[in-house]
Amino acid sequence: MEYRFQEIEKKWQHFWKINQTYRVDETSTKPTFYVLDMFPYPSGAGLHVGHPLGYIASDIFARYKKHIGFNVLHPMGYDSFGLPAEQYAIQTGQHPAKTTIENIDRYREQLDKLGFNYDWSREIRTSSPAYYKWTQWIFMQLFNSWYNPITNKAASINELINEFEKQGLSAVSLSALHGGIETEITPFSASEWATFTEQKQQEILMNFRLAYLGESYVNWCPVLGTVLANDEVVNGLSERGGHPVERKLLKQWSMRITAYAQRLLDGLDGVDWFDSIKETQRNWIGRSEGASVHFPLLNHEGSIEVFTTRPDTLFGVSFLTLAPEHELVNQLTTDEQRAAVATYVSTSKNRSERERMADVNTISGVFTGSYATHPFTKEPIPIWVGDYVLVGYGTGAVMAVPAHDERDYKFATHFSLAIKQVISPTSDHDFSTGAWTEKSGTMINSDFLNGLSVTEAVKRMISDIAEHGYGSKRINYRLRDAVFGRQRYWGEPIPVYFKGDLPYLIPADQLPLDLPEVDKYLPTEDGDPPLGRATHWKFEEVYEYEKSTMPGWAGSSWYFIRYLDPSNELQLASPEKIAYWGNVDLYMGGAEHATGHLLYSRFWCKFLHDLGIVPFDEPFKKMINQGMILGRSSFVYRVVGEQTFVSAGLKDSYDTTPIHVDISLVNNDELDLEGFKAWRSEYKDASFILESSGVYLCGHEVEKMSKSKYNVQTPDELVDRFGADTLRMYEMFLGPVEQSKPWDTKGITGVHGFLKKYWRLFHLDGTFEVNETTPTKEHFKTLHKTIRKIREDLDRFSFNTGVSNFMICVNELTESKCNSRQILEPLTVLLAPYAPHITEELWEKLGHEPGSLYEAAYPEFNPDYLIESDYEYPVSFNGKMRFKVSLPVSLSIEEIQATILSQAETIKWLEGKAPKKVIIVPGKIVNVVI
RNA sequence: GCGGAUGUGGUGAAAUUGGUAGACACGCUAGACUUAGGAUCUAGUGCCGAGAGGUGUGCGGGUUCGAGUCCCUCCAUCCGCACCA
Repeated sequence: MEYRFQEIEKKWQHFWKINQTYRVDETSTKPTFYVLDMFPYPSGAGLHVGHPLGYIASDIFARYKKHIGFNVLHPMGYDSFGLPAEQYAIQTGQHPAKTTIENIDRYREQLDKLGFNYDWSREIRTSSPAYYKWTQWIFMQLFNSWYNPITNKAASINELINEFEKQGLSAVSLSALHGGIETEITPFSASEWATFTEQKQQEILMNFRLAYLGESYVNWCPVLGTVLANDEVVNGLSERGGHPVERKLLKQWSMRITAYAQRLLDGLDGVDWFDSIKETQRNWIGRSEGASVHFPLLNHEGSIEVFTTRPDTLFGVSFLTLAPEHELVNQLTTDEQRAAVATYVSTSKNRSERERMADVNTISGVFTGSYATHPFTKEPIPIWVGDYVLVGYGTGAVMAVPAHDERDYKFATHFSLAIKQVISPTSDHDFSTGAWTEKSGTMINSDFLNGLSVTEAVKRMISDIAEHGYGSKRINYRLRDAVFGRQRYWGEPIPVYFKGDLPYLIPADQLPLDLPEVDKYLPTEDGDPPLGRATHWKFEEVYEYEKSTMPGWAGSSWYFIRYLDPSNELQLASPEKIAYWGNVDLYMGGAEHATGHLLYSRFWCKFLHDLGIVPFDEPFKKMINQGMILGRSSFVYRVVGEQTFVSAGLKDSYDTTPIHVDISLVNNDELDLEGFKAWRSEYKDASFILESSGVYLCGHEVEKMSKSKYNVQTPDELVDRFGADTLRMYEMFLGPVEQSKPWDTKGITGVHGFLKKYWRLFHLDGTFEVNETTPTKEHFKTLHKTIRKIREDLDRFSFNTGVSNFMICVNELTESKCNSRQILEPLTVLLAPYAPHITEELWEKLGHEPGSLYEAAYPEFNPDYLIESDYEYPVSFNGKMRFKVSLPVSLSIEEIQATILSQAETIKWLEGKAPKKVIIVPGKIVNVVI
């Protein structure tokens, strides 16, 4: 009987569904294991072979954990709010909910064909009101919380109000403020607080809330008509669509993620993730230690605060530079300089993010005409404006030390400003060509620092500026607060209404705040977001709701918690269920979310931890990032101006344009000519210049898989041709799961052949037959060698070598014609995680209860079967392997040496010389040194 | 510029602690079989060489009896960040 994979797979997928084989609950006393895949955004294109790579790996691992005695949670759902569905809605007028459901159904159909062990009863969709009710609920908790810098955790805003009522605003609570909006707050007493209006009180509190409405510079994308988070902007263009992005000052909902900067950094030490991801996050958080220093203004009140990581070079300061957006620019500009400064500031404000980045090498700036005073020397320091200083980082002002900073050096040289050397370099350095920026050398021209090393000087200077009240030690982060509002329709409504311009939360019992229907998915004529079109959508029929919606990352920042208790209507998830499952043991997904999703989920998890809702403060213990599967695009070469196509081997003799051609028309680089003509009406009369062999060969290139490149391979087509078990194993066999690799279907026959061979082990002349007698020692050896390797491979997520080891095992058993039940039965359990369908079928044929394979215990390795009486020693001379000798393992080192040296081969390789030394590692190797 | 990763046959790759480099598979070459199949089986296949043998893990050096693996220098490719003070 042949291996009828289509019948078998259909049968078992149906069986698992009807019997709810993969449903899990919290009644088991087994240890738990939570395996999670990054849930997909259901796009219209469906799945291509790259998507399931991680799903297959995690599925194999989840099944393995189940077999070795864990209660395994392996859920799946959809990240179903987002831009593409909305863009499609704008074009077609179709409600995004409708396309989203269609896409989800398509995804589900594709996923079901691959035989995953998801517990679909736990499915979640971020766009369903039952789910986003709780996304909104979390937003409300964030709005009602502030970050207490003393306890170093989030707490109720009422605690802060109490403090204001009792003591007013102290300097300590002020230090809780950091991030994109640093509004100056004047300290106040308790009695002053009591006299403040509601408006004023709320405005003050807004500076502390973890979800807050504040004026800040945002990434504004005019084409998309919305703001974007920093991680949604790539090289000054929007991540989705590649549209230009500008900086704009807007009143926006934001998340005070900066409050968690240090904890987000520290938490990385405790998670088992790839170093590359951890480093990317550390980089993104961007902690730097230094000092803040105040430079008093000359002839003005107040001072300019700068942040520096090099307080040791303070005596080398020759000017200060302010960002063009710095609030003091206007005040400090003298009348003579006003015109020049105004021009400069408006030019740089109007430059898009992209222009500014493209233009890093141009030095530009303008003198304000004003001076500050050096805190120690009391010398006047000119104040300049330059757009190399960023308003969003540090204080938006820098102290320029041209002798020891490259940018300051360029600026000083360009504008002929003083360059004061304060460090004597440790090696030859020519100050006429550039700055000495190494953190090494001896301090000079620096008063009390003279003679100290740079490291000593940093410490000394920090303590001196603190002592004199000129400033203090400061830690600065590159991380910005995350913009939370999107001027879009297809997202969670923010559960807020306005009385005047003050935002208030809607009552919790009115959650979810449903997304209203609108006539169009475009902004209103007044420039309001699409929700502005819902004219009757008002709180208590009077107050306007917030019209922006939440960003794509809101729903995905906590979904891993909802899977634990997906249909709970009263709570995010019950504390019992959260405690039962805990956080994610293995998270599988792409590395592209390093600075987005993975940072935001950590932030929300820590926040929910502070509130006592979850007992863990990191969401994902271990993470594996699967590599991207790249497409192999095929090209035809069209002669310029003609409908003639030249085969790849001849294209260099013509003037041609390469054109992407659908890979379904290409087999082993050979083009299906008739298929090509039928593909596009414009090609129906195409003529071809063929190779001498009479075929048309296509060129190829490895690129990202995409519809527009016609290089998309869908899993469905391969499942139809080879079966899900083959596709599962082939995707694993391609190489290490974390590595990027081009997709190539060629090798799939090898894996398919393996499954057929495995199937044949159980069949004799076409009928199922296994031998009930005791297998030979060799057969047991093959089995146990495989058990050991497979378990080791699974434990280190080496799925590709796992597949190889199954092949070796089946090859050996085939060769020795083994069909013993005592071998094939354990082998079937061993293979079950990789190929669940074929193994279920054979398990049933072996006489077991249908479906019981999933519950079967994984085979244990028994080393007794691997004990050998002889070992074949490789004998090398000066490290080069020359021949092998089989010797009993019981021999002593002396006996081995004597035997080896008496071999005829040895005498030949010694060429009459005496060996200087013989290295013998028992059970490993013999090396003769001549 | 900073940080991270990766360089092994025609191809995907393996070698877990320094111990037989290239397992397993694709492809290719030759052959067998046949209800002519996207079937199955046999032999070969790193490179040079008829062979003995030589040589070989990006380049160059080092440590070691022994290095793909450890150390140093350089090169290339990919990814992330980037006027971050």
